[in-house]
Amino acid sequence: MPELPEVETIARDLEARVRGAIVQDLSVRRPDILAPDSGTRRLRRNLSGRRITDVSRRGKNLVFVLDRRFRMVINLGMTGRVVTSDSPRASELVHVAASFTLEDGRSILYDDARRFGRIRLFTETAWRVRDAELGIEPLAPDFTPELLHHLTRRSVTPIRNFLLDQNRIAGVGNIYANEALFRARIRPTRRANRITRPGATALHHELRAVLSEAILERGTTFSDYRDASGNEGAFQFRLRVYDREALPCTVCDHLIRRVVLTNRSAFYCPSCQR
DNA sequence: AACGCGCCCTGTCCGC
DNA sequence: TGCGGACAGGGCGCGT
Repeated sequence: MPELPEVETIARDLEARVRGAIVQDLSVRRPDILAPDSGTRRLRRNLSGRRITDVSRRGKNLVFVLDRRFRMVINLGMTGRVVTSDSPRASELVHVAASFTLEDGRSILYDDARRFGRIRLFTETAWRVRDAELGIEPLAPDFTPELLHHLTRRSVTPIRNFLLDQNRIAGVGNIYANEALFRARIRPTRRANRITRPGATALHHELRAVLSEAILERGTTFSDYRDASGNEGAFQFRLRVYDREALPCTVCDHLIRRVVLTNRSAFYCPSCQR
């Protein structure tokens, strides 16, 4: 579900809303959303009484920094939502899996219909290891066209799959991978190592553009995504190929095609994308 | 060692 | 109206 722009939107909402708040306690209704090393007892022991000193994003992960000593990291999977209790929409959540009460009386609610999401507690040391495993941030200054081209050299997987690999580039999911490839006029099936240097330059540019625009629109609500107030994003109205099988291309009117790559749909215009 | 597959789980939609 | 199958934004473990 949530890709980089959606998680970024939630992180910014929460940064403004709960930074500085102190965690009082937590309650877990669905223990299967906790990572094996982060059970209720360990979470309670290390979160209770701690101040949220920062809320940020790394790839598709939402990161809560606690007293600069621990990090609680939430990966939202396909249907995870994080909404604060002071939002009028909080009462609409029907799959609350865990909640974190704050000393100011509010709480942070984690809702997840399919329960593919995970909550995991890291020490700063453990986080450094995990952080190093994740790929580069596509919006960071050190993500350059040259680096993208270089990364693609030793991969024969279709470029759409390449873009989904969180250990190469962190934060891109199926929607934005497909949208960036459309804008860069590259077919999703093209082998990564067959991307030309101009192709890599175009893809780098369009990837950043589509992610940035989606952040401005507060994300794409395909079905489940909500921001930290429980509201929908608006980028779904700007999608050019994703979920548009058999609809006319917005550029040339050829019909958008769907192909399945490793069990996940890819969408492209057969005329615009080569 | 990179890659693809199956699976985790629930909800929704579509065809019959 | 009911039922079965396909599909959904992700990520992990496994076999090759």
